[in-house]
Amino acid sequence: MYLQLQNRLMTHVREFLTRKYPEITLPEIVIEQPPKIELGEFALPVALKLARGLRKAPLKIAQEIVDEMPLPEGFASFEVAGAGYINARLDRTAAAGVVAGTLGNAAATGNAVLPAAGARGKVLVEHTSINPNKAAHIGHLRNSILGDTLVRLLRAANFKVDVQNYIDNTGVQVADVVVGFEQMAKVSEQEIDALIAEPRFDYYCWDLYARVSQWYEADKTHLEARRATLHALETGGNQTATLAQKISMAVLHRHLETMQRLGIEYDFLPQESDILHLHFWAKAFELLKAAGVLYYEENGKNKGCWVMTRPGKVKDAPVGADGAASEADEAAGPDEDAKVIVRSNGTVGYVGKDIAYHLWKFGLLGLDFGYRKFSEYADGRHVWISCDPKDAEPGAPHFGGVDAIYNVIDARQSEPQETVKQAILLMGNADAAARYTHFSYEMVALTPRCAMELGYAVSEEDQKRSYIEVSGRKGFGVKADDLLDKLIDAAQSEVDTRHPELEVEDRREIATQIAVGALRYFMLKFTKQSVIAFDFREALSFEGETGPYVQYAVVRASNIFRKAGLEPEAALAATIAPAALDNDNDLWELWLAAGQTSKVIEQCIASTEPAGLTKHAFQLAQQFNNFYHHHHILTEEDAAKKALLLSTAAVVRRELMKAMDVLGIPVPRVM
RNA sequence: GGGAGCGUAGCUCAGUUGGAUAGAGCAUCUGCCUUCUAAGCAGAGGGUCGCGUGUUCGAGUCACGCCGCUCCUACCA
Repeated sequence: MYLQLQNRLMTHVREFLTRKYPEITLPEIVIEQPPKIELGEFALPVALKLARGLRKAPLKIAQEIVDEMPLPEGFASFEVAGAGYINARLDRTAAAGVVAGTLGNAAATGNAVLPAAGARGKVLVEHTSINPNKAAHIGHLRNSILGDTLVRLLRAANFKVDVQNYIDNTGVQVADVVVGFEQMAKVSEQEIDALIAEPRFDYYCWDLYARVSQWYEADKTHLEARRATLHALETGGNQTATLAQKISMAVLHRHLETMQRLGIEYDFLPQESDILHLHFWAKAFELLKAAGVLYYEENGKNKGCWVMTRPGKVKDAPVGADGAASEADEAAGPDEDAKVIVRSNGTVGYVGKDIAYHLWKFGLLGLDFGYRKFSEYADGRHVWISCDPKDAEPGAPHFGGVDAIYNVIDARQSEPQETVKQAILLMGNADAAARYTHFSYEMVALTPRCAMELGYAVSEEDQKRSYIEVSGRKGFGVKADDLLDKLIDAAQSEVDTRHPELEVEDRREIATQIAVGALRYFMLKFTKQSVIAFDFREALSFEGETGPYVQYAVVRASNIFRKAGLEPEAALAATIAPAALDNDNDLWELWLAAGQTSKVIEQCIASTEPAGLTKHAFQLAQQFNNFYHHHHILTEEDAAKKALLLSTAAVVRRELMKAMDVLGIPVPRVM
């Protein structure tokens, strides 16, 4: 609702100002919200910005505009305020009608500003992408929750989204656990099968991986085993590679189970082994050479390598002076800082493979994976995994070839991400490069106190730091399933005392929903670029700015309707009392806040920052709790007033549930 | 050395493209359960927005310079 009216106001003001002041170029029309609702719903600082160009006092300009500008539909007044603001007031009754969805057609509802489903194009979100060699930890959780929420945001805004989880099944990390099984611990294949059958095989790998790292450190000659194993995995078609695939697929299943607990699902799992065996790189290499993006270095420390100019170091193309420029370059010697893509021994680094993979994402490679089913979700949808096209399932869907991509990858990888993006750009795909978004976020670390609580030795130096980085290699961190288990236990004891009348399974289900809500909210409330210093005390909190606070507000709203024996939709359809809204700013603010959910979702997508929606949900819940405390709805005697209060509760409940759905926070029946 | 980011209340963090009196939560203190559930509500204290200069009607926000912290910068993945 808010977004729709804001757009209407913006267009209206721009058209008016263009007519009134044809002699000057208009500044961007900025629309804000006044600090207090008494001042109106929208504030335009445009007169302040016009002051210099027009050489006139802002207040005078504002007055001129207010005197002459007609009111757009749905608005009640314009007035001058403060140092020269123009504040706009809405026709509250009409606006409330739009929010409630009672005013006629679908075009009046909040969704009218959105294009039809799928009309915004097909996008690809890659997230999770955990090395399949150990259990997921809290850092991975942040990745998956951010990624899944981005997916939900995009889908709520009518994008068609494919979700990918990249599987690096031939990398060093998988090689390390294979070394652990085969050479260090000497576990037989039969024993491995038995371990895989255990509920949490990934936990076993977590410990084994840490042990292998120590094993390497104890004797550097052990590193030869890693090198040989890595080579075996890359080549494929041998016993070690088969074992590695068995292990990594088992761990992958565990990862999907863990994420499923949080409501996170995927469409496609591209495997690195297939990128290798289907020769994606060879094809990309040809394209890169042909486009002149890669060049063969003849001199200097990178002699014999195929290299690429580092992002940010691309020379400002001296138009018309190419000859002179390249002479100057040659005189300066080889670019020692260039990024090596193909080593002098002819092998390609992971950035090269990543370029090939990303060309595929945009449909620019000219090669494709085969697709077969990997697993099935409760609703019958399948997760697909890559394979050789000759093993592909008939009728399988096709992935890739999308309009835009989002890579949810932590901030430490922004350099290689920039390199891939630049390669795509330099190949002449400016459009694809512009739609390549590295959704960068900071890591989750542990507070020193938390690390010590977990029994890790923390040096005195580390104790002074505000956080300590987790390390899978050292086995240092909090496992995702452990954290979720802890949260469920904590929620369970609350539910048990509050609702002893419920069946055990019901209490368990509610505790799980609360735990998931708490965890997802916790991971989303911080902005992306902020390092989360993880602490159990904060993460296990169910009070204040948390998921359960928001859930509780919805449960309270639902209780009202349950007790009243009324459907919330019926309350929305009921006539509301316009006069009461005009005179009750507190109530009106609640309607206005609820009407902003769609706007917030759009802002979150534009800024690729889901934290804005958690803030919105919390503030809306807070305002609702305030409202809940001030009004005794069911005992209200004035029928018109009661109807208004009920419709207010219904609107807030609906918008809160919409926000929670996008955030992936479940709505418990009771709390 | 080069690149990126951060520095806001005791702690953890928000702060829209420069706007009206810098906000939350936690922690501390004080009140409120016979009501639609207190996982809640009301209130109090707590700030040199790292430091400085500049840009302008106006700076937490923009520019420049310092100070402090973090990450990236391998023919590792």
